Amino acid sequence: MPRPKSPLLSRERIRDAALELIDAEGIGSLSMRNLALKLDVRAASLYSHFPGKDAVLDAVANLLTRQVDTSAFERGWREGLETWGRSYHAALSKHPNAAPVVAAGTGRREDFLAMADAVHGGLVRDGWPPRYATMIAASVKYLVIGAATTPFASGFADDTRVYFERYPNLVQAHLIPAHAEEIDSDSFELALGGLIAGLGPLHASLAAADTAKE
Amino acid sequence: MPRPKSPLLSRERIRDAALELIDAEGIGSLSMRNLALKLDVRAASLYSHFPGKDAVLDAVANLLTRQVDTSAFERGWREGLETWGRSYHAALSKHPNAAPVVAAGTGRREDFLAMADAVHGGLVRDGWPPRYATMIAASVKYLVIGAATTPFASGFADDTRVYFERYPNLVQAHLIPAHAEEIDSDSFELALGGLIAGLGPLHASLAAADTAKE
DNA sequence: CACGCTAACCGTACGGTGTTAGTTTTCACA
DNA sequence: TGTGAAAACTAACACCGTACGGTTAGCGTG
Repeated sequence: MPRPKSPLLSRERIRDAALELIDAEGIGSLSMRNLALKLDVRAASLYSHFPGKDAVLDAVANLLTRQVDTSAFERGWREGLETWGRSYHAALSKHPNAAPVVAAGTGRREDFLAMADAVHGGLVRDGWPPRYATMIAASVKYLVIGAATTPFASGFADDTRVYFERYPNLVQAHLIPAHAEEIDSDSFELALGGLIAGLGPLHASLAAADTAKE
Repeated sequence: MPRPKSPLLSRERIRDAALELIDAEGIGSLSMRNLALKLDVRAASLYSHFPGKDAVLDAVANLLTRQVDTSAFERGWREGLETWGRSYHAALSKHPNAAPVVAAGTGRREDFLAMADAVHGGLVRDGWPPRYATMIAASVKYLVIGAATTPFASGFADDTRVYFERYPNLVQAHLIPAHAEEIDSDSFELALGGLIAGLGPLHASLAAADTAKE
C-alpha cells in the first residue's frame, strides 16, 4: 500500500499507542514492529513520523512530564515542592512501566527542562540561593525517580514465604503484598515530608544570614 | 576448540569482564558476543557458566550491593542510615553505567535482600516501628537509586549555551558542567541529611507515645 | 587401566530487534 | 497541469539472545 488518501498515522497516535503498549505489556514488548502491528501498519512507516525508537520514547516521556504541576510555588517553597513532588510522583505512578523511560535522559528532553526551570525559579524566588535551589530540586527528583523505578510493589510480590525465612527482619512488615502499593505511596509521602521538614531550619538560617548582610 | 586443558572462563571472570565493559562502554554495548570477545571466547561458551544474560547482570549487581556498609546501625539509627546511604551511593557512583542494573529487580536479588534485612533490623532495634522502618529504608533507597540513575552530570553536559537561553532560571547555577559531579554528591548529602533531620521529631514522638503506653 | 559421564568449549542457526533503501501512490502547491 | 514532498509499502542488513549438537579433556568408578 502506497500513500493513503488520508494519513493513517500521526505523531500523537503513535505516541499514545506506545504508551498503551508499555502500560499493558511492559517496556520489553515495545518494539517498532509490535507498535506498528497495534496501529495496523508496517514498522518502516513509523519512520515517516519519528526519526527512531528513542524519539518515540522521548515523546512518551514528554507527555507524562507535561502533566506535572509546578504552579504552587506561588504559595511558597514548601507548597511548591509538595505539589510538584506529588504530581510528579502521581504522573509516574499512573504508568509504572513507563517510569524508566522518563528517568532516562532527563537532562536532554525539552519538557523536562521546562519543568526544571520552573521549579528552580520558584525556589529562588522564595529565598533559596541558586545553588541550594539546584540541589533541592535534584533531591526531590531523586525521590520521585527512585520511588517510581524501584517501587516496593515491584519487589517481593510472589512466593514471599520461601526466601523470607532467611531474612527474619523483613518478615515483620512485608508479608502482605496487597499493601505494597500503600507502602509505596506512604513511603514517598514520608520522605517528601521529612525532607521538607529537614530543610526548614536551613532556609531560616540562610534567610537570617541574608538579612545580617544587608 | 573443544574442552581446554584448564578452564578459560569462570563465573567471576565473566562477571568482572561484564562490569569492566559496562564501565568502559556503557550498558548498551554489553552483548553476549561482545562480552565473549573481551574474554577471547565465543558467545555460546558463556552459557556453560550462566543460564543467560540476566544472570550475568544479577551477578554484577550483587557484586556492587555487597560493598554496601550496614554495620553502623550499632551506633544508632542516624549513624546507621548515614553510613548505609553514603556507602550505597558511593558504590553506585563508582560505576554510574551499572546503576540501572542495580536498580532493576531489587526485590528478587539475594544480596539486596540481605542488605534490606540488615537495614530493617537496625532501624527496628533503635525504636522505629516495623512499618516506619520499611518506609524509611524505602525512602533512603529512593534517594540512592534516583541519584545514581539520573545524576545531574548525565544531564546537560554539552552545548549548554544553546538551549539554556530558553530556560532563564536554570542558567544561574548550571553553566559549569565541570561542577556537575560536585553538585551531584552535594545534592545527595543535602537530601540524606535533610531527610534524617526531618525524621528526628517523628522518632521522638513515637518514642514518647511508646513510653506513655507502658 | 579402561570405561563412560560430565564440563567446557565451538559452529551454526532461529527468531526477533532497530534501521535503511528503494518503490509506489497521493496530495498540495506553483 | 506538472512537480516534488509525504506517507505508506517491501526487502534487506547487521545485530541481538539463545538453543542445539558436536568435540574433546578431565575425573570418578569398576
